[in-house]
Amino acid sequence: MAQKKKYLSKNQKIVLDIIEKSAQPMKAYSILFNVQKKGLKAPPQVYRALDKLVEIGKIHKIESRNAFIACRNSACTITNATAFSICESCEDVKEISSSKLSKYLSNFQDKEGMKFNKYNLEFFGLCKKCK
Amino acid sequence: MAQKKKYLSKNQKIVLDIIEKSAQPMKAYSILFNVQKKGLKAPPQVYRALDKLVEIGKIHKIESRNAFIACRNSACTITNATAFSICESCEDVKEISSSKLSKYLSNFQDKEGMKFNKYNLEFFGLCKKCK
DNA sequence: ATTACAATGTTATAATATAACAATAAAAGA
DNA sequence: TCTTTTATTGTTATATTATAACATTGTAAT
Ligand SMILES: [Zn+2]
Ligand SMILES: [Zn+2]
Ligand SMILES: [Zn+2]
Ligand SMILES: [Zn+2]
Repeated sequence: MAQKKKYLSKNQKIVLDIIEKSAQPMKAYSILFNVQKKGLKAPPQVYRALDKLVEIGKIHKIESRNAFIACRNSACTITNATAFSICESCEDVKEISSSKLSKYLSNFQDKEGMKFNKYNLEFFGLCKKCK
Repeated sequence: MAQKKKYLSKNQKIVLDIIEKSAQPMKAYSILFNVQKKGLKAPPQVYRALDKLVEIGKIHKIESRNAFIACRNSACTITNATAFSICESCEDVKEISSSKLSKYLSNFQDKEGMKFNKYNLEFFGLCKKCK
């Protein structure tokens, strides 16, 4: 299982480090710009690290923004089940960790009775500051 | 309000038409290719129509796939609240219309008590056929 | 040591999306 | 009507996001 991976490679560490230092999601080419001083010069080096970090749950992709955010929710590194709130004004993004929500969604069945253990939910609105 | 719009423009009709004829989500450049015989020659013509159609709820964007699907759920043309199931094997996508789910998510509050009336939820798994 | 697999470095290119501007068409107000 | 405003169109160019392909190097197990 991908989640069992213990050690990150050099490039994976560099990329994770910069994403973790950012309070907000970072775009791939912004990451690239920021890691060029550390020797990662080309897009594939960044995208490969991003792919792996997403795979092992260290970061998540905010699909509606094409951006990447560090995971702050230990539970979801195992589940592939993610939820975020996104402010449409200041673009502030927060990961939602609600066991009630994740239970509800993991147990949700569609009309054919199908269940899904993997999902991504993005909520949109205005954050406190912007309201 | 955008939802009150009654008539679509020529390009909007052309683009909607082709998306509605497709059982599955279509990518923008695939749409472009398909409408070139009808005179839409450049990406902005397609993207403008897509933007408007998304805005008025006639189509939805599947964010994780960068693709567009026609809305089959009259309720969500008003709500900006969408949910889909996506088969990770055959890429079959279905819009989920569950008033229970939409009520649950519209009433969901985050830790600061914030509510969101707009959201997008993408479930992933294997469809009946692929399981 | 040999073998397998993961990660790296590199160049080029594919795929997705928007900026900018001139021209037309449609809708609304006088 | 006519005139003003707004939405839509056509067009060229370019920005942004992401992957293909291939040679090389590092790592870990046998
Ligand atoms: Zn997480
Ligand atoms: Zn905000
Ligand atoms: Zn819909
Ligand atoms: Zn399937």
